[in-house]
Amino acid sequence: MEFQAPRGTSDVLPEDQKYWRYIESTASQVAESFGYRRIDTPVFEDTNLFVRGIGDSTDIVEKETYTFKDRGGDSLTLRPEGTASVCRAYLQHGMHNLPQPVRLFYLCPNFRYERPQAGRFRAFHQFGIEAFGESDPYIDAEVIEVSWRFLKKVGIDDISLNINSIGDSDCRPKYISALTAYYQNYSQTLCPDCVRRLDTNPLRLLDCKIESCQPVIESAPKSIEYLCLPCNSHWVQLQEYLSNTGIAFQLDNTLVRGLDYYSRTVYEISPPTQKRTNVIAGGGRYDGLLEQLGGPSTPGIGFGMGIERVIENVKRLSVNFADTPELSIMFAHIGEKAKKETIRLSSQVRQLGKEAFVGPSRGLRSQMRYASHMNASHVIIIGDDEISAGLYTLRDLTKGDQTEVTANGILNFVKEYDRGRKVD
RNA sequence: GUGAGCGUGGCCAAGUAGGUUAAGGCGCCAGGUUGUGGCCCUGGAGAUCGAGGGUUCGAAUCCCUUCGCUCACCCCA
Repeated sequence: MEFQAPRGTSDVLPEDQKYWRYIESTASQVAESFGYRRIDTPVFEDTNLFVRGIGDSTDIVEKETYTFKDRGGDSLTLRPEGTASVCRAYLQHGMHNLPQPVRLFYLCPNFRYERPQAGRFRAFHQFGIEAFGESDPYIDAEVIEVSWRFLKKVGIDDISLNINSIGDSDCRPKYISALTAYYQNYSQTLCPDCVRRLDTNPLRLLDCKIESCQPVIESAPKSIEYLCLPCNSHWVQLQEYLSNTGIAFQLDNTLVRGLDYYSRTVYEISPPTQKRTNVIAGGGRYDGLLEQLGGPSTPGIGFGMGIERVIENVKRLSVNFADTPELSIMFAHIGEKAKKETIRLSSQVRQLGKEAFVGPSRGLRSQMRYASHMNASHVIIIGDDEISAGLYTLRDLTKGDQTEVTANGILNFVKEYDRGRKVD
């Protein structure tokens, strides 16, 4: 085969569309129920937005962006995550002048140039929310609750919530130096990756999976022990507020996030298998980001959730959907005259807002099979006999019985269908 | 970027110490029911075995190269 979808991308085939629609509509419902409003931003942005927003030393910006120059010479980058774009929109449209907090949510594709593997793709989709202009920890608890309620609502029941606080620009540096100082003592026993991390990304030392590094991690200094007073009270209150939502959570001292902009609250929601690529949702607070992007100092917090990972879990748990059988009529025809009549009639049914289509130009038996395959609820059979008699056969595929009806009878049947079903 | 596994009709897949027409299942098409589905029965179409090169009288089966897929590492949703 000459062409196939590019590495790390995939087609959502008709049989999978139900998952996507279900997830997207539920996400909107849940977010809206908390007062969040949808926002859509362009799939590409000025490259510098991500460089400054996400951090030029992060893996995402360093080696995972799809960056290109357009014909005018501007450097653009396909959005690798949602937060930076939404922040840009918030500033661009002067939302900082609106009553705060401003609550937004999004559903959009993202792109990262990575080697694909289970649960990781180059083109993937995220459901995310952002709450701007509120530093009080009640909003942290709220954001976490949105993601939690959503996952519960779509039937993913066996998830767990881990939270941590990594402090702010005031206290985190102190923690990091304490952490690196501690790790210096073990430089002999560390795995090669950790030796590298010690230099490049000390916080990442904490989630090394190598067996020999575990004891070192266990007795390492914890970020929550280094929180400054404001950060600590934020942290304590968050836990109290979270308790009031009734959501069970666990403290995870090794939980850090990969993006530079996080401060204070960070959290992740994962299914039972504790692997980083299985994290369904992750988020946290980013109080310095808006300022970093040239806006006024504005607190913010949000999460990003991988829709592909959500669907993977929905499938894993065989979640049952409300499978509403719609009215769907196929018009089978025998003979040219009848064929024209089915074209005319099916068009009228469609104009009544219902699904209707003409059967393939084959034998009746084959047309009936096609109707079954298409999951049609009804078949109208028209042949020359019916044309001259003015009476068509209406067959109910779900019940297996059939009656004779006139053309008008069909249209009335379609019009009455909804009402009839509700009465049931 | 690193490592491992895999690549046979639309899908799943047998066949690999090389040998006449490359199993089977699903799906598709047709017929059994000259105008009726979902079950059943029968028949049919469809792959030259990811691609290129090499070894050989002869290769899906051996060698080389290459592309692709999958999983893991790194990192993230």
